[in-house]
Amino acid sequence: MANCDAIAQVAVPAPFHHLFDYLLPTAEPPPCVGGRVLVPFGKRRVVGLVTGLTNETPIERRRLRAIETVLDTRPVLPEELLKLLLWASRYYHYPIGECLATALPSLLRRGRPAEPALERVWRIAPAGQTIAANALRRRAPRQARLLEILQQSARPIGCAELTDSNGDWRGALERLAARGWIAASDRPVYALRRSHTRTAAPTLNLAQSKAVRAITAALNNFQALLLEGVTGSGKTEVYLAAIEAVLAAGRQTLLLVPEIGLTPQLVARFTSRLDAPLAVLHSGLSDTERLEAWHAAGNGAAPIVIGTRSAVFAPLARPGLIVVDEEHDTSLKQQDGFRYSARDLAVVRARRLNIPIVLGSATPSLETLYNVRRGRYRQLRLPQRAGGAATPEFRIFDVRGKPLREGLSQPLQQRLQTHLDAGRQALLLLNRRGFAPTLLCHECGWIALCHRCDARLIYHHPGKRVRCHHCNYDRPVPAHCPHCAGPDLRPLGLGTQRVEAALRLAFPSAGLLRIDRDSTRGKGAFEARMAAAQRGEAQILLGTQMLAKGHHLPEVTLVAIIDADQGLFGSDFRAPERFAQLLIQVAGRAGRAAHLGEVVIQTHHPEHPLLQILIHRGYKDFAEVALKEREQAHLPPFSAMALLRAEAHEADTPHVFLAQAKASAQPAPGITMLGPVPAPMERRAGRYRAQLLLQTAHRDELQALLRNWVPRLAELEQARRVRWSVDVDPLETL
DNA sequence: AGCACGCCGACT
DNA sequence: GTCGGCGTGCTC
Repeated sequence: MANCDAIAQVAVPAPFHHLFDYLLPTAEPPPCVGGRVLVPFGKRRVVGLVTGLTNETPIERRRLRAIETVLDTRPVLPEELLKLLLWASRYYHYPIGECLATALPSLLRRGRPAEPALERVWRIAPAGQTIAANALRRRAPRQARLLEILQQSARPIGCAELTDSNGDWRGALERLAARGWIAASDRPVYALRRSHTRTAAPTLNLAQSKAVRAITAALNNFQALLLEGVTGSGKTEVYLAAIEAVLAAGRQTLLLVPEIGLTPQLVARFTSRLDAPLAVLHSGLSDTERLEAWHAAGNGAAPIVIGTRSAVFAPLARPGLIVVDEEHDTSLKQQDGFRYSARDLAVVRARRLNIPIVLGSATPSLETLYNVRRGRYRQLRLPQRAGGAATPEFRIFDVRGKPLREGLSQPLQQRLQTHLDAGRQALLLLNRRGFAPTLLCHECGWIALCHRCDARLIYHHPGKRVRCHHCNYDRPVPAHCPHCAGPDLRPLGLGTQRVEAALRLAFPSAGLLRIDRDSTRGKGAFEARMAAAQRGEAQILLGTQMLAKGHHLPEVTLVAIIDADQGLFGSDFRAPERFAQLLIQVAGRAGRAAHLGEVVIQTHHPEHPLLQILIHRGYKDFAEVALKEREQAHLPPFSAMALLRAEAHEADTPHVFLAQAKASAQPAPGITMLGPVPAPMERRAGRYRAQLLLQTAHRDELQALLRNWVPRLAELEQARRVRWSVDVDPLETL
């Protein structure tokens, strides 16, 4: 008999790598795997999740305590998702309870009942079907109108929906119900997105149709497909067509997008093209909205679920397809706490669900390309830009020894003028916000430094302030040099605000929009600016890498990278990949409609091999060369890495802790431990930071080490004096 | 992570 | 004399 199990294994919201065993309650219904329970834990009571039922426990019987309340008689997490989270907890070596906590909506975490909230809906009753609404019209116009609406509607209609268009008709509804003409029922609230106007699908080109066929042919099996399509090649149309097929099969699609990619425009595009409601999951939702969207995904009310990183943990009633858009985007990896990669977990989940997964990008990560090469992923290419737009032309402007006006060379200014004269838009990229990255005293050479970080303060022009971009320290520019009291403090170097000022002077009649984190601070500000650009309210768009991600700007024909040098000399081994992706992504913004685009790159290193290969041979060849280099250097994806980070207020405790950690490890011969070394910016927000890098050619070796090692780190003598964290498959290592 | 216990400094 | 600082020990 299966239910003679007397012990529940419970994941508890506390930093432990193991489960806690509890006796089953006597007076309660039996708990279920995947359901929540209220348990006594130390001196408090917490909401835990049952991950298993068993008869065995290593704990002394007398020390076991009993579950206090069973909160769910049915699982809140489907078994598939629970298993995925247990797997992720082991893979990322993060406490199981905390992993589950990131997956559950906060209301459920706090013990709220798992049933969705209900709303009252009305539909026509058999007796009301044949009543002539017109006969009612004189005496009770509202009742007549309502009767008409409900007679014509196939689905029940909610109070809110009726009230919206017709004022408050609640009284009339009650009267119709009293006559037995209409009937009320309650249905769950889901806040689904749905559009009532439908946009027709464009005709797909050959490559698009081939890609769609490849995806739909795989619908009943696991297969990972890389959809590699240059910007503007119509990846979204491929997603849409594939989703149609999944809908037709009565199954759900989960679409993951980078944070900045989840715009109202994207949602509108999906709702207007697909005849199915859509649930949206992102960080801006209220607790209630999040819970409703989660329920809609979990019981299948939403055939399509779109969300950012954490949506990879959305429950799905009838999963049919997973799509990860912009799979190379770093925002898909969580950068603190439970440091999971939503892309990688999405692949694991698809494999466990035995459904296909599509990874889309114009600039795929080297990890993904390596998986294609090894035959694990299948590659689908969209080589042409949809609508026949030509590939933009690249030009390198060698700025060595040339006069620059706030970073803009003569030839660049001329190109800009030409494109503006032709009535087009230009997009200028400078990956540095603020006015100038340095404030210097001309008398003595003093530089404004952050007192909490190893960083310079950035001069911001509006309000004449200096700010630290790492800890948000912010103060007015001093009137005199704090060192020599000299009056001549000068901004040194280029930021977007400075280039903005120069451009306004040089092109006074052109409208200009600056798009960086400062100018898009408020909610929806980025959207509003991009929309204004789209409407042609500005001819020049100047900004940071945010610009590479906005939406279609068909009138942009000139893209300029003002300072390629800063991207060419990054110190992390992934810097070239990041630069290549940024360059190709912004270049893709040029000439998307009928006009030929031009991409200008200003640099002091025109011969740099990275630039040369990118502009003459393209991303694909770059990736090939970069993979070769990674292979020779034994770097990912040819090896696996994990990083142990530590930080503390005192300068050497992180180092001491990491040294103790290193000494306590029993590394297999194939594992190298590098460090401890200071982190790239050793002091940040008043904390000293250091790290220990683990590297091996064999992932299982690394996993085996971490499995024994990480749970014991908390017991190290210095562990309480530092904040430490483990990062498996880190994106930044140096 | 919480929460309690426990042992040393400045306050009504 | 106590209120309270945070070190350290524990959670099935």
